[in-house]
Amino acid sequence: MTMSQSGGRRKPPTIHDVAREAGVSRGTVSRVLNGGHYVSPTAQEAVNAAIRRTGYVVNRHARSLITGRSDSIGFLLTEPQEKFFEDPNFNVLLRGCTQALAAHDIPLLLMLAGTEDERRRITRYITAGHVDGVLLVSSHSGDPVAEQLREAGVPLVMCGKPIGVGSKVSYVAADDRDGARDMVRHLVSLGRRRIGVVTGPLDTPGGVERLAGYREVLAESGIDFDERLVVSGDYSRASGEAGAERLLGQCPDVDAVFVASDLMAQGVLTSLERAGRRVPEDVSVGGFDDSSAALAARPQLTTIRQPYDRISAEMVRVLLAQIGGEDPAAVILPTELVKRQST
Amino acid sequence: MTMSQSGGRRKPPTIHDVAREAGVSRGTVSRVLNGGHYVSPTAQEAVNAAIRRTGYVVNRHARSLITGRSDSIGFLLTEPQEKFFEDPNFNVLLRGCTQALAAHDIPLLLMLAGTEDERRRITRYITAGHVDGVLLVSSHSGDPVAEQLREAGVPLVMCGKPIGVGSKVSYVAADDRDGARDMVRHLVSLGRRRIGVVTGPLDTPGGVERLAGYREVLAESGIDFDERLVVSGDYSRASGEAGAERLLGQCPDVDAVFVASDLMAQGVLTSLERAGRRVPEDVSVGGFDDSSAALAARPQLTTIRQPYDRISAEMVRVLLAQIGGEDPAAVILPTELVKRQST
DNA sequence: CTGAAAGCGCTTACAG
DNA sequence: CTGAAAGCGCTTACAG
Repeated sequence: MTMSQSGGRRKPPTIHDVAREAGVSRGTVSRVLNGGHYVSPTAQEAVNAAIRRTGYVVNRHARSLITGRSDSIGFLLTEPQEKFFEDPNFNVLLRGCTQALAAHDIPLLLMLAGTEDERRRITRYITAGHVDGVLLVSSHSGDPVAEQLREAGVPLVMCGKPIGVGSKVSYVAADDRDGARDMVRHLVSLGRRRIGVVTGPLDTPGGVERLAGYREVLAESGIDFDERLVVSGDYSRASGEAGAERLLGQCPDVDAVFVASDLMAQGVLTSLERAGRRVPEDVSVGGFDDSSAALAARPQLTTIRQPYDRISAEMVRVLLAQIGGEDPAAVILPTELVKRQST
Repeated sequence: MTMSQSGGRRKPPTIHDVAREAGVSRGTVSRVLNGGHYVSPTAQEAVNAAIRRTGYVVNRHARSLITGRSDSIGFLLTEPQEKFFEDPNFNVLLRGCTQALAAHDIPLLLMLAGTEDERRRITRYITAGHVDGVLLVSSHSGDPVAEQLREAGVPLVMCGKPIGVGSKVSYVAADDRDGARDMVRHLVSLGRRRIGVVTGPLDTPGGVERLAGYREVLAESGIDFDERLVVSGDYSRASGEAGAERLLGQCPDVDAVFVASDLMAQGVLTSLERAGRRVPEDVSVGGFDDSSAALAARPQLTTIRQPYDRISAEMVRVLLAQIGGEDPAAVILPTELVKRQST
């Protein structure tokens, strides 16, 4: 007979009820629950039937108390919430991580901590053991949250190379510098010589490394570096628009722009169009990321593909390994030049 | 002397360590932890000092095991992930709920369950007691998740009126029908007579109610209902664009369009522009939501304001009340016509 | 105001 | 393969 509990908060069945129902000890029920090792087929059968009849579902708090694990992972974003929604990269990353974890039957908890206050609350929540590990996404470096979690001994993998945290924390990143080199070489190969750059925030590795790649190619190509051709943004569309504005003002002869993110590149296109410059005829524009923004842009953006599917898969792999006791690790993944209409 | 534990997973201090350090019993420590009632100032002091010295932080699993609460709330979205990122309403709603809960020092866990598989996993996670209650956002009705959670006795508040679940589940919604009436009356007052409508999905209350409001005003204004003026979308920008396309094909004489969401209205504007119709000179366009999409649109949208800040605040209030033992409740909030350039 | 004790629901050596 | 028992870290009546 089914013990259907139609709504209401009746006391849910425990392992004890199942044991009684199945005519075995609680230890045996627990063994069935945890993989069925050292359990006779008969007992196995009886327990499973009892679980079905009682509608038993394990109390995770009790289990966690003893195992010390919560069997869930946190996806922590220490950015203002607008960023999260505006930037398509986060979307792809989140989806990739969710899927990679799904293969292990582990739920992903998304935690947004854009304010100081929220960061404090979430940090407390995490260090109290509510998740077994954290996938941390934060473009800005020197993020105190990373350091706090590391000190608390919480397994942690960052997306993108952290600045200043040393090699004590795991991270997965695309090869920013190499990607930037590919793009700028491409622009040079097109005959461009007055190549502007809209960088990311210069306190982030993505900002610094992509600019470094730009300078390297200029040097190897015998093109003088002109600092008036360098402006920086914060990865938002608006900052790209403003950056291009400045660029055009400082160097009207600019004939190409390497933009450190596709979203900013969209803004750059807007400014160029307003200024009456044709893309790619007058000015070539190269983006970075190959996010959905690259395809949504008009013209569609030539860009540097970050392998987000692999990045998220690697983040999960490294995190699970670390939870399993392995040491931190850094993973650098190659990028790829994707040619479209903007160059 | 400080027991700083520099990184590593040393066994964290327990309430027992604190008790020893403070020279009191574990019961007293617990009392301090839980509000400090029935504790002498002296003991209070000693315990707090001991907590600081040991770096103690409560083990939530142990606490949850005994209290039966997790002290966290889930924000569950049973929509494809793209929707979540594309639609600015979710952003505002999420932020509002986060803030409302912050006032109670309760962390919000965002759970995305766009696929059948994810829904199953998340439902199990929730019913296992990982959150005390759920704020459920799902535009589609007949969502089996809602029914499952209700049956499992999980406190639940939905955003928007659910179809078919009866009055057993709490919800907070704007007055869709009244909002629609306001908008269509506004269009009629402008002298428009061939008023098209792009509805939301017709298996959702927002879809049905806003259409009903449209029909009511037509009737009261003595305008014949023409079903060729009715097309429906799924709240995405693309569906608005396609809907307007169809509308123009079926009724070239359309002189106004009431669109059931601002995002869809953006798509409608795109189609109208492509067809060479001026807004608002040739065609008036009215949106719904007053989301960021309304301000981003060109021309800026006249729309119906949904009071999202109040909606999220009410959702949290009702949910906390329900967790506290109160019965489910429905809250309907008034909307407001906001006039801008599109009409 | 405070301590000793029971108990939340589970897992895991330990004997058999 | 299986049961009895200890114990995870905490809260909460219950006596005092």
